[in-house]
Amino acid sequence: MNYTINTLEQIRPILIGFRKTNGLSQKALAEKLGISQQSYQALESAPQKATIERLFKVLSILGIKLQFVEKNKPLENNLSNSELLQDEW
Amino acid sequence: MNYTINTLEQIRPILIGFRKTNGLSQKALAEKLGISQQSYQALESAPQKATIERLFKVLSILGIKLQFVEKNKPLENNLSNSELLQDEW
DNA sequence: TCAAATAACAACTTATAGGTTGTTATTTAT
DNA sequence: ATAAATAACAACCTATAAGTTGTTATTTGA
Repeated sequence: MNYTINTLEQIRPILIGFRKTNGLSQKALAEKLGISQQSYQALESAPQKATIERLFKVLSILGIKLQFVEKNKPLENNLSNSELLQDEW
Repeated sequence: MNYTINTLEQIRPILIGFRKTNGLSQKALAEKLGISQQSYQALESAPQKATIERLFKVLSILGIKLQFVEKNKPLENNLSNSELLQDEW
């Protein structure tokens, strides 16, 4: 399932939801991260403030991949972006 | 086009690539963000260290959506996640 | 060519992320 | 009911993100 992030406020419920579907308490997830429950709680309550590095670790544990998705461009013709690794052709 | 982030090092070339396909210099993008070229350069050279908030702004300008994608689960049966907003059913 | 634009360094300050422990409501099994 | 587990506050410290200006190679266009 895909969860598009339209606003930063959407991250929090997604984290909570996935933590629970993974059967993890804040404390259990915090232990996997090597931090205290309180530290994880701060992260979970305001994930917008976290660094990508930190969120990435959490997402990995929760079995979530990060994806960048190109928004539909208007009629404009873009330059080649072939130097980038792409998922599909 | 989708770009899955498997390692944090993949973010940098994606940002650079999209900035260029958007026809933006570091200075031009920095101006849109309301910061100096040098500040943007620091962000672009180590985006893992940036906060989600900050990256999210950059991605918005570059026309990129952030997506969380559930990795394929093994045979394990997960609890319902219906409280979350989902893209597709 | 050479001037302008671009990319990237360095040194520096301020705001805040990331961590701790202590405490305390609130949930959840027994 | 109550003990254990969970979620969330507060106060605090340290590391570092986020910004600045100054400078300088390197690219690019006229």
